[in-house]
Amino acid sequence: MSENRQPPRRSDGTRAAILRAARERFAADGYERATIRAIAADANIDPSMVMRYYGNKERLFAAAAEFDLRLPALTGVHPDQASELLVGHFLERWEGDETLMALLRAGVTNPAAAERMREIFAAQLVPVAERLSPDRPQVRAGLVASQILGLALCRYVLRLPPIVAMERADVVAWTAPAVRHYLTGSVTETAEVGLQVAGDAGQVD
Amino acid sequence: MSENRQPPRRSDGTRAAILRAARERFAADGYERATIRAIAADANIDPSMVMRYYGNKERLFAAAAEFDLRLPALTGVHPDQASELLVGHFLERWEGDETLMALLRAGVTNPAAAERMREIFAAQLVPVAERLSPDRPQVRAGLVASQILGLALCRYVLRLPPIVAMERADVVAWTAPAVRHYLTGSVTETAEVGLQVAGDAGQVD
DNA sequence: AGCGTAGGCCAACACCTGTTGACTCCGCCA
DNA sequence: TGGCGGAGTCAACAGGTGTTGGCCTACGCT
Repeated sequence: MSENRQPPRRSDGTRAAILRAARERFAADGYERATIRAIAADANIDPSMVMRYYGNKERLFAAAAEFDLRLPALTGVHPDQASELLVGHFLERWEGDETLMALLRAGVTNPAAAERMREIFAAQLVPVAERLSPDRPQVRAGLVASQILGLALCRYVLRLPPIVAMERADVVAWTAPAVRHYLTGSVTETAEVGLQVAGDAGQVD
Repeated sequence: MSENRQPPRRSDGTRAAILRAARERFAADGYERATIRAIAADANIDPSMVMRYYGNKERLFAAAAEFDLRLPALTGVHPDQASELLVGHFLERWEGDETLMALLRAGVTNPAAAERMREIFAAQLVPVAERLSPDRPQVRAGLVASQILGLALCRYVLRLPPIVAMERADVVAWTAPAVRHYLTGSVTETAEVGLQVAGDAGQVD
């Protein structure tokens, strides 16, 4: 936010092409199988240009995996609607931008990519959970992440047939209640008693 | 189940050592970063032995990724208890056997590994869902998989701090209601109305 | 018009990968 | 005791990887 004072350079087009190709390859192949040579070929330039502009593969990935979830604020929204909006927004974001796919595919085997996912989680999802419940928002955000990332994993990466076949609206309808439970529901402490999902958004003690 | 008529061979120990080392490496590094040389070194043998006994890397992985979830039948169990048992059993299974970690780490970038996960899903999880609800059991099983794999992803792979910090009992207490919703809950069809998670195991129309 | 410099390409490096084939060694059976 | 087959080792292959440095070219300023 402070160093984009540089004037537009002649190579900006190439830089962008590299970044676009990198995101595509990282998304399709993961970190190790996405080679600099393949990325350079996609961008129609020489592999050495990638090195010149991004230093090394790790920094190229860091640049390609910059991501903003653009989550809505959701302050004052009813939890039911909030969780629906959240799931729907996430699916849209996933399908419209391959950065998330790149992050997941790479994050499973590359520590830096995993760290980036933790950063995005902490900086972008936790605040939303905080706005919806003052009680253990990090845990709530983590549970939401588990459901939402698991959904993306099964639908877009592992491609489990029944999940792939679902309409997006059905996916939202099924998973939103679970997300709502995580965002605003309560839990009987050590769970010996039969659990239940409270019928309304009962806050926790 | 039909061709283990072979007598015990002198090399069985080595074969087992290779398989153990392979599981470890695939679990820790994923498919591409787990090299045959590293696996052989762990097993204290020459890389060519791996080839002799398993043909190639792909078949080695197939052998190492054989897995049985050993899910309990859960027939006639109350849905609340069933989902708790399911989540608890899965966490235990995950922590006690690195095969699942290998499958997830590899399945994200390797098509054969992803296919193996789909097989395990269809052969081992769907039947359980079928026993708990006759209504769209594949979809229900898929949703359960999304929650359960997402949990494993966040807790064991991405290591999101709030999820890692939770006690296992708390994980079960939080996620079991969502799993129960997937296994026996209903969904208002296109979800314009506010959703709710039914308080009891109301079957679907 | 001349020139500095940034953009771009080429060829090579050192290393690592899966995989192969020839070789040695040991234990078992005739 | 001889030999036969399986267990295991060694060295090499062909190809692919990230990365480097030198070279050429052409734009844009003066």
